[in-house]
Amino acid sequence: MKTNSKNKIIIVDDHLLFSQSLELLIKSFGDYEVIERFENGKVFIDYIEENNDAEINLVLLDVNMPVLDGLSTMKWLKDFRPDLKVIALSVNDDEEIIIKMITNGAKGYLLKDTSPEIFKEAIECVIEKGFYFTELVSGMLINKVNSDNKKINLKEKEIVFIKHACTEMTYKEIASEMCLSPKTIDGYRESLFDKLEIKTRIGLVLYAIKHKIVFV
Amino acid sequence: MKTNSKNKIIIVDDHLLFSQSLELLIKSFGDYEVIERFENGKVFIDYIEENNDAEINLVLLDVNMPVLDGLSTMKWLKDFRPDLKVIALSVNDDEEIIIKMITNGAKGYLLKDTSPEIFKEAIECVIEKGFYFTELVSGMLINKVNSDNKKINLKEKEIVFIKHACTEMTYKEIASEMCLSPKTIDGYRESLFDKLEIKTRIGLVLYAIKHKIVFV
DNA sequence: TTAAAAAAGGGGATATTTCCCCTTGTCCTA
DNA sequence: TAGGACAAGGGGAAATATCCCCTTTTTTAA
Repeated sequence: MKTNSKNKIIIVDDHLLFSQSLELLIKSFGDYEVIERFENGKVFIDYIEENNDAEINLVLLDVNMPVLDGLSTMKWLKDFRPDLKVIALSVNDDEEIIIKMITNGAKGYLLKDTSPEIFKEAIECVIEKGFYFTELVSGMLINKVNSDNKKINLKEKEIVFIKHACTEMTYKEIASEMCLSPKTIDGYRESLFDKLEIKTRIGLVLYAIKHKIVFV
Repeated sequence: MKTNSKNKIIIVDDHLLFSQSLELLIKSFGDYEVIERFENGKVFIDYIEENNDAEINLVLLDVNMPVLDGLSTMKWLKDFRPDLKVIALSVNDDEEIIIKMITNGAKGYLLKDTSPEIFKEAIECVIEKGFYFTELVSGMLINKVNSDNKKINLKEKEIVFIKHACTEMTYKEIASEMCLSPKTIDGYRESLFDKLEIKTRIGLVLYAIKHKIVFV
């Protein structure tokens, strides 16, 4: 049953300047009103829990936030409020995170350099049709299903080894640190070189950083 | 000569959603108008060059932009239009970049999670008094002058070598790539190990990534 | 203008990394 | 229940990386 009142939108974003400004932009579209704004996932979830029956037509959810980030928030929504429609907003086009947001139920994923026109279109589309994906995102989804086989999964010990390999320790020192024989460490190394298609420890370090196994 | 017209502001930010929204926020403050918006430093500079006599009271300059970023833009302004008052806007509080923006003439540095109230205050302050620094930034400036001695500056050749060292090439290969003797490369390596207080090539890679000499 | 750095390169030694092929248990499953 | 995958570990060799001490020429600074 469609009432003639405006669509109710919630913004969750820690960039106050952005979130407050965005509210004005959305208002200027006419058919929408921003009923609440929150600065991280935690306070948003607190609100949802206490206002379980509030009418919410759309949630604009930032991905990078302190306290409770967009992905964790999305996972919570998937479990407790899968009915809420969410468009994820982010500055980065990291495939990993985009896929994760969508598999956890986001109905759209927009970069913050999206034009206001596309943004308006996306909002309308999600509220009416239920989803909106840009070419960027569609491409990633296709890319994903086509390469979902050869996925690399590392074991806990390997992760620990990689973290150590990203320091100035020698393998001998790493072995003693991990209470394993240097030869075992050598085995880990060789198997990882093979698995990750790299040839040197430098390659391992670059891989680890790129895949966020270690942070710099 | 102060006219009774509104203060003229330019926004330079690649996040269209943000920049268009911000314009609305600024308008809502009353005393200001956004006369132009640009999505990177390049198009902004093009505009400035062609409108040398335009009245501009304040520039809001994003730091992270494609094509020509905030810092490069700031450096250009320092050389050609040091009269323009600039507030840098950014999501990151990286000390390095903040210091650089300020030493290149930025009159203020605000994070995008600033509240609209502080933002308004900053705008007023910069236009009237000429600068506005938050505690975060002041702290960094103090921190800076207290540790300005032991600064490391790398030469162009060293930078090139470091970039190569962050690949799976051997030093011999790097030497041939750079048209230098392997022994010279060894010299670069040793001098860098000394200068950067590291002991292995792994340490060099970590340094390079942390200091944004290479990207992953 | 003279002394001190710096840039390019070398000799030679030791330590570390990388590679390939092997053994011994254990656990799982077809 | 035999075969296979896998974790831990070993031998041994070649390739790389690291270190220390040296020469020559050019630049820079006092």
